Amino acid sequence: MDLSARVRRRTRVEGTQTLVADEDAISPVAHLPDPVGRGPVLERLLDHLAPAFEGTLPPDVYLWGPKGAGKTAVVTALVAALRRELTEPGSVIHTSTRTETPATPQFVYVDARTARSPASLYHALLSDLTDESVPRTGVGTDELRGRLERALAPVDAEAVLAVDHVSDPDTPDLDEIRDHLDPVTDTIAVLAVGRSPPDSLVGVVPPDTLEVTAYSRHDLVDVLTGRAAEGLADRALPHETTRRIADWAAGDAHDALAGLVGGVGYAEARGHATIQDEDLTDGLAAVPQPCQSLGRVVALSATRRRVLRALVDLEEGDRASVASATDAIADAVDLSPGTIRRFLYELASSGILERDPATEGGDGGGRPPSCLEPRFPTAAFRWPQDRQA
DNA sequence: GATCCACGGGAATACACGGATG
DNA sequence: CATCCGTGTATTCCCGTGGATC
Repeated sequence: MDLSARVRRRTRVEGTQTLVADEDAISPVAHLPDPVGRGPVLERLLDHLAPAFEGTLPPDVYLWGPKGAGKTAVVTALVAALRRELTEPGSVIHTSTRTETPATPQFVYVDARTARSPASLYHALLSDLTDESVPRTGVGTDELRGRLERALAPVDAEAVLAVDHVSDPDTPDLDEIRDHLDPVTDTIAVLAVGRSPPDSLVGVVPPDTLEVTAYSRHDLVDVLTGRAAEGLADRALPHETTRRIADWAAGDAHDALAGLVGGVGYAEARGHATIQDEDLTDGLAAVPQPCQSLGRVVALSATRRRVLRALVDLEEGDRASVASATDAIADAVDLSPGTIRRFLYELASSGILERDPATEGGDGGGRPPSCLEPRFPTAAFRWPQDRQA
């Protein structure tokens, strides 16, 4: 538990029993510095990265497994730890004074969801590799590429780049990433993280692959217990409830936490001091099956999130067609109907929404409309926003 | 002035259906 | 009966424009 979480817990006003101690600690999009139950995966990754500790670049590797198996948790925790341990203070690359070169490669974590274009990938890399501030606009992609080459030009200035969420519906695949990195290909090793099995990857597959399997029921209970210990009031999550979530989630920690957060949201709204059966029932119901990860939604632009929020708040009747949803959302969001409609189709084609052929045929000819259904955890999406307000 | 990116808007295409045509 | 056609919607695709930033 980090210090601020400890402080928050201790400073809770005596007597006013609050259910939630630390919102982030139970969030499906946040990760703990020390992931639970993934020790063997960490060990295998460390084995693979061993050459880096001797100052040489390890081969590329592809870490893959199903959603909610803890891939991101493991990789973010690992990169953070390695940066802490291996990077001596002040050993980041100073592009002005290049005399001191780190003996071991730098470790960088990039989420492909937010680094889709070459420009944003270079931006993410440069921000972590150098101590300079990197402009987002106003300077061309070629210029950024040049800066990256210069940053990795000195002898022994190498980097291990962890790229998360490759080959998602709307993220670049590994080949594209490698293309973007072409100018510095010899000085960067890629640790790619994704869901697709290696044999279904397009293009060149890394020489090594590591598979992560879903959490066992036992480990998932531990994950939930650990999160609840940090994020919720004591005894707010009865053990029975924890087991119920774990059974329901079938090894998917994302869905489990999304369901938990949903349940917490309902419990809070109803003034319950603990999560009751009805709260959890409603919370789990707000996690569609199958479910897109909340991380994808959070990574969307603010305008798209606003459209999604308005959609989630609509009456069911208004979601019966893209046209009616567009009209209703246009009343709530300051965007043109054309843009809202385009967003809705876009979100549907990437799987965040689903378009169901409307139950009733369109009245009077024409192609029948389709009903829009969220495919992401709606309660977990809404809850932090409503809590702010 | 250059750059990246997201919004806006509209053209082009796909689809469903009923009715006409061979 | 199979196919084509016209009409009305739904859906996809594309590109110009402008804001924010350097």
